[in-house]
Amino acid sequence: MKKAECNISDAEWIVMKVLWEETPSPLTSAKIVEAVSSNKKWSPKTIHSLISRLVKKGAVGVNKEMPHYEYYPLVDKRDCVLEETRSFIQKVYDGSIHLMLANFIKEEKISEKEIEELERLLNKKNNK
Amino acid sequence: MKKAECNISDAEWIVMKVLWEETPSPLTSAKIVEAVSSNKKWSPKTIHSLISRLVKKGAVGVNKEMPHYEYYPLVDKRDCVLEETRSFIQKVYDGSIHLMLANFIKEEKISEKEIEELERLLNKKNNK
DNA sequence: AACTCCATCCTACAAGTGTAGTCTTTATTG
DNA sequence: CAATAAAGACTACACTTGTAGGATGGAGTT
Repeated sequence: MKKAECNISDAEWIVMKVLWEETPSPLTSAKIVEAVSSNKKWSPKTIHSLISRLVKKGAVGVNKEMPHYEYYPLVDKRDCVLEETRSFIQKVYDGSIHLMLANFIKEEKISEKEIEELERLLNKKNNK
Repeated sequence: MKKAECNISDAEWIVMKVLWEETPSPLTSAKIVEAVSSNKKWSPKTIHSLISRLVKKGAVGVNKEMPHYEYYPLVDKRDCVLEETRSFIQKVYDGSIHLMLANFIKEEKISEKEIEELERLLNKKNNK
């Protein structure tokens, strides 16, 4: 998986998520269309366009050995999530995670229960 | 402040933040250019363009009574932050705040200390 | 083999964005 | 007041994005 910047648009993310999560990994476009269609009612043409763009961008690779091409992610999901997160926090919260969390609490986006659960997560991690 | 959707691009956000945060409120374009320039080395022309677009979009209002127009926000920062946040979480975390926070912890974006501080914030809120 | 369907490749096209430049008018300064 | 600078209105222009459509050729079905 490349480390490269993943400039993935909103619509493209939906396709990438299929590639990242669906198994088995190399997927034919038919499979991708099928998976995407359960969330989005796009024309298959549209989905094909998105796949092509992702290939051109270098975010998706193609195995052309098969009668029907097989596609697989070339960029790491984790990297893309981090990048997306960083740019969101930068844009809205001037880069401060802290500000964001504080705002979440103020907006009651995070309940006390949620915080407790997060602590459990934290502890599980620390004690592992 | 209107409730309307704020379709504000990345570059436009920088201008909006100035309008939301700078005092006194109605600002001349010169003031906006000055404030923005401390963060971004854009041509003043570029900043003027952004202001105009924001006005056209209805996100910024203009007082034309003055020799030099004065600009002020028409959309509420809170609304825009919420909208931006919602769309980010939707795109990356399938709409799950929980997933996002869990991921933050996994990525060590949130330390235990941070969680404790969040709890303090929470308590302060609950006991107020 | 003939036909039909879908995959690939290419093309389309309007809206939104980043990033200014031109032209006209108005304000400021020597 | 004349000149210079800056403000506002309009224009520019390439790139990205959402959302497909057309042409071509192989794959599977009768």
